[in-house]
Amino acid sequence: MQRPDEKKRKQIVAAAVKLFAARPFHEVRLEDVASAAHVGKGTVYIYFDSKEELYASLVREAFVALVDRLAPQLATPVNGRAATAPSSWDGLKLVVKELVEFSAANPHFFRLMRAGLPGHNDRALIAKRQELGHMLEGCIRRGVRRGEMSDPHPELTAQFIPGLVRAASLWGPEEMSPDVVVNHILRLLEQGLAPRKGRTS
Amino acid sequence: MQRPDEKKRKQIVAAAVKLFAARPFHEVRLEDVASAAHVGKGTVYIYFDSKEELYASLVREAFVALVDRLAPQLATPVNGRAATAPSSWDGLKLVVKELVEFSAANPHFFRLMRAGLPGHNDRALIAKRQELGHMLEGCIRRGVRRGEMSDPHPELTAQFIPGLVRAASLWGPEEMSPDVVVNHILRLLEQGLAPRKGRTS
Amino acid sequence: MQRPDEKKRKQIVAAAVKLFAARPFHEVRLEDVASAAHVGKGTVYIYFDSKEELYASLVREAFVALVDRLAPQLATPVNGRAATAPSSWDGLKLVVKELVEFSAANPHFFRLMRAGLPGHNDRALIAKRQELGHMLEGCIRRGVRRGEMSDPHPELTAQFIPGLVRAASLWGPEEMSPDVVVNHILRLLEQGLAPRKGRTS
Amino acid sequence: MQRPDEKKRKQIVAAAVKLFAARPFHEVRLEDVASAAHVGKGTVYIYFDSKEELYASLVREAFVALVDRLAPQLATPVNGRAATAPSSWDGLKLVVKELVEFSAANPHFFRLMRAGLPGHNDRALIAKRQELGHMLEGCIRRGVRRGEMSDPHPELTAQFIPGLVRAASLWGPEEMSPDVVVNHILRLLEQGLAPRKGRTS
DNA sequence: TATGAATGAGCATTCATTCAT
DNA sequence: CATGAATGAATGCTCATTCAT
Repeated sequence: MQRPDEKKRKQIVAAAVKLFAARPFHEVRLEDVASAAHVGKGTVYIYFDSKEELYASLVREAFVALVDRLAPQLATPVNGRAATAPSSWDGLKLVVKELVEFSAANPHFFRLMRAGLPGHNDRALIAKRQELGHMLEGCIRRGVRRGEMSDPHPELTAQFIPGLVRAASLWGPEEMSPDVVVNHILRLLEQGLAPRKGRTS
Repeated sequence: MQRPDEKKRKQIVAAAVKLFAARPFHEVRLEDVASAAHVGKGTVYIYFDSKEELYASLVREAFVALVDRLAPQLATPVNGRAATAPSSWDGLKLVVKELVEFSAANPHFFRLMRAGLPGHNDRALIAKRQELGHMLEGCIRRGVRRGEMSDPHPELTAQFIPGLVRAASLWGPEEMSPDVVVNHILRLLEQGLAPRKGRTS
Repeated sequence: MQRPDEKKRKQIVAAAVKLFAARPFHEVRLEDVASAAHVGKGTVYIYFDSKEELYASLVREAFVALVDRLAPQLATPVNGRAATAPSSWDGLKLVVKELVEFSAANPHFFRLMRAGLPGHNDRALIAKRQELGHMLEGCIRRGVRRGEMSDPHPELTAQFIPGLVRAASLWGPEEMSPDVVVNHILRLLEQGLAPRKGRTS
Repeated sequence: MQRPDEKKRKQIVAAAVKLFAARPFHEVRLEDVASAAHVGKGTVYIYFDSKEELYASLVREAFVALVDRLAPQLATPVNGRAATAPSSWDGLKLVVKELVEFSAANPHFFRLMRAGLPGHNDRALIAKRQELGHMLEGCIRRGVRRGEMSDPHPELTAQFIPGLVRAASLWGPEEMSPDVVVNHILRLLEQGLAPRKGRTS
């Protein structure tokens, strides 16, 4: 324990996530984070440049973790076809499932993600958000192209999907299991995006 | 004209909405609000008790305005039947339309509404949020009861509806007209909640 | 007392001079200055940007006051001849007299002037210091040119003069009157710079 | 080799002198010193009790070195006559020469010596400063007594001498050689303190 | 009523010092 | 001895709030 300690960083992150999810940024004192993590105030500054950076790190890391978990599974075949490109419906199911599971495993995720808090101008974060949007949009467009889906505005629908997960996570019934949420979202989407007879899109 | 000078109050509210929507609470100094509203700092304290109260007012007033606009139109016939209770689909259409129009008329609404900021423990606000949820849930349940809709979890779907509007408002394409958004949401819901053959719910 | 108050600024400066002269910069807490000046901590920040700026202001203002007091009296006739250009000896006497009187009237001056403390890279200060040097050097060079003085290195002698005043102020006997100090310095200079027989410089 | 590793101590002192001469005490972090000396922070504490003590050591050691170098050469015959007491002029020349050479060999000396920094209440230092003053004063008084000099205030002149060296070191032309500085100072003193006709002091 | 100078509690941040390795 | 990660006391500075004008 004489090298900067990854374990200690984790402690701090865990404490910070809990506190920042429960209270607005400015109501969380750095000292609260430090003592919740059982470290000294100064120690936090060894691992993070500032309180803002700490918060931004949480958001960035969580979001990156999410997108990087989805990305390989959704792999839109851009340059040539992906070896095992899933059907567009399978892709959508997968994403929704992953999103809901992620939000269940990270129950504070959407509370951390309040737009407009420090770090929301963060390059990496904005890029990742767009990446998620593009992934979803691409998936839907593929479905439309293949005639498996009908959607006049895939770019908007792409934003709906995390929006639904968010709503369920923040405001849905506490006792509802992730599976039920997944099914309920998919139920809406499967019917809502089902191909119309006699229409192309 | 409840307060000394209603015009000045409006100035302050308008300035505050703009600033609080653009930056997190703790980055907006009361002096910023005051000078953006072209009043002295002390003046803000004539109209609002504190910075927190000012922020809470904005959120509460906006939300109350929204719900009070919807309520009479959705009037779930709880104790007896409303004189002109609309069909459940008409009700849902109306709500979505009103929600989208409201968010277009109040472009900062959803940015102000970040969960966990001061005022989110506000009694009135929580009550109003629940009222909105109950209204929507009631509308859907009525549709289900009448066989016009199919939905195993109306309490969750009720949360989805503002979630969709939020997603469109915050992350949807800037240039998309409210009408298109309304139609896109309704398209999803109409199909998604359409009655299943051979099922009751 | 609703406009930024010049009187209050003076209070702060006076308190700060006293404290910064008595203790090194880092041992003087801003709060000490504030309470010695009978104002709140925040008030200091209305008049000065930071503790460093406060200190730098003291040094700068004192030095500027000194130089601006000397300058008009020493006025080296650069572009044309000054109406009443004093003889070079009279000029030197005047400067020494003013310097000593200034340091008597500002007993903390040389303690504030410790080289290397904040503000010593200050543009205005460096310029003023050079201005003083040039004034003195010019005065001596004039004396040499007129044959009234003998000095092979006026640029060095110019630095000696404030150095002598400084030594007297910081380390000289407490009870010695300014007049005695002036005379003692002039005694040294008059003889030390007296023209040599048979030499030009 | 009083301490564990005299070489390491030298490294630290050298690094500290350079840094403390360049920046005010409070702007030099102990870590800066440690890393400039290529040692760990903890190591500095093996050789010095604290940052203040480190600084005080530098000043004290430099000053003691200076005075102890001068003392044997100036040896005022107080209790009996020193075997080789030099003439008072020779003594003065010697001191000035040593002072200038010392400041040339220790270019940071006068920057370290800023009055009012930590360690300036140091017993040993104050004693040494007085010792220097007394040495110089004694030398001049001897000259006066012998009729070789004229000086109504030797105690003040004694302070002038290091003051002149200081002024030359800090503010004099960079390229000026020590010899020239010595001569220039002596020129001033020899004439300035030359005996007056018809006066004793 | 309206103002903004004044205030000081509150907090982020620094950095001398310690001590486990 | 040597180290640098850890610590928390100390302090600069901010900004919500007050109140004399």
